[in-house]
Amino acid sequence: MDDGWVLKEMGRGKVELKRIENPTNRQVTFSKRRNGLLKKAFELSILCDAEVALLIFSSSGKVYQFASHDMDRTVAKYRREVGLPDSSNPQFRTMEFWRSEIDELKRSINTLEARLKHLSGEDILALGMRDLKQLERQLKIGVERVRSRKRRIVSDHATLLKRRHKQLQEENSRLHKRVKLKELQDGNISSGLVGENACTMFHQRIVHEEDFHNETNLPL
Amino acid sequence: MDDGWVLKEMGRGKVELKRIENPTNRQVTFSKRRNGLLKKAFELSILCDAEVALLIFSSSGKVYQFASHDMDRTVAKYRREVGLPDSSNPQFRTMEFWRSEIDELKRSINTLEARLKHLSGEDILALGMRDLKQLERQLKIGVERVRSRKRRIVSDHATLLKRRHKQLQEENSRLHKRVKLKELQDGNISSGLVGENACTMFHQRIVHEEDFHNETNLPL
DNA sequence: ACCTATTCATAAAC
DNA sequence: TGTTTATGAATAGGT
Repeated sequence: MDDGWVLKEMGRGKVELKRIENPTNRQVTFSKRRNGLLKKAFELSILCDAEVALLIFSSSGKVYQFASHDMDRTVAKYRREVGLPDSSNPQFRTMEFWRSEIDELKRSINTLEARLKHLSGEDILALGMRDLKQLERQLKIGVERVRSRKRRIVSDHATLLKRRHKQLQEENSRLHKRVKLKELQDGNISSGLVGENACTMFHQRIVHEEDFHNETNLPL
Repeated sequence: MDDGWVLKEMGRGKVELKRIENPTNRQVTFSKRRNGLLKKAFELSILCDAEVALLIFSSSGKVYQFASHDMDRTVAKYRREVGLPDSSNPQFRTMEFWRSEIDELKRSINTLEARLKHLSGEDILALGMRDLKQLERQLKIGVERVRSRKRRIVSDHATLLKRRHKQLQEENSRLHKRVKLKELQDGNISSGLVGENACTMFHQRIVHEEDFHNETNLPL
């Protein structure tokens, strides 16, 4: 007996009678309420000797069912009682099914597009202060997550640079030693073997520079 | 969490989980529980975005139903899920057409959902620095637009408050004058007419207060 | 149909 | 997902 009865209160909190936006909460609530609903359907069929059939599809498409007698029998009974006796025309029903499926998908698309626009700050004139505050909160969370990810990328990149830097320093010192060794040997030996080694070393260095360029080029 | 769970307890008494033999009790309980079940089926479909279909036949044969979308559609969907997926149908060609149509819509939905998630800062691990920067820019724009809209609402609200305030002040001064006038007249005249006017004025003031409450209550 | 005492369902937190 | 707990909802029995 509230004023407008927009609110539905249960359990520990209050829940608006509208789609739960938080996917985790929605899943948890779905699981609990689904079980509750199936249980109560079962109880009704037992206590009151009723014939009950219940079909539940989660939004992800998983199906749950209860039938006190037999699903097909109950559905057939329903068609005789309510559905116009001719609605079971195979062609007609299939058409209707696909069309409704498509309509629902289109509705989903409209909803998604609306939410997308809201998150871009468009079409928000009709929103109330409450929705706006929630929107701003969500946007701030999004910005923070994106920033966090950016920081992480930059950080990883810096780490990579440091490692490469160290490797280059080490290699440089090795090369310096080799060069000095060669300078010492230059006056004594002029064998082609040493020259070949130097060439190999140079090649390796070139390869490293290409790696460095490929792995450290971060477009900021 | 009882030991053997032969009993089912509810409301003021205890009820065995078996057919209620008293026909009157059975009918009353059926009526109550049927409504409860239908209500909960409805709530589940709204809160959790589920597709729910519920058929109830009383023991006397009367049928009650709830379908969040469309009974035929949901039952057909159920047949597809549970019944054998027949693929060598004469309608297979048409089905293929509808299926491709639906696949395309589903692809659109996936794209939209991905963008939505990105704007919420989810699933952004695969994005590169360039995409992240663009995302952040878009989010900032969104935040600014939402904030702007909020400021506008608050501003409009303040304007409204000022106007109401001014109106109340004016009315107060008018009332003050009337009261003084009446005080002057009190010693001279005791006609009922003046009293009636005062009553009318009081009524108007009450109405204004209700308006004030309704039009200025801004949930921040 | 309404009322009330009691049990149940369940949202939130962990 | 499972458990716990606080709170409002559902409902049995009576009128």
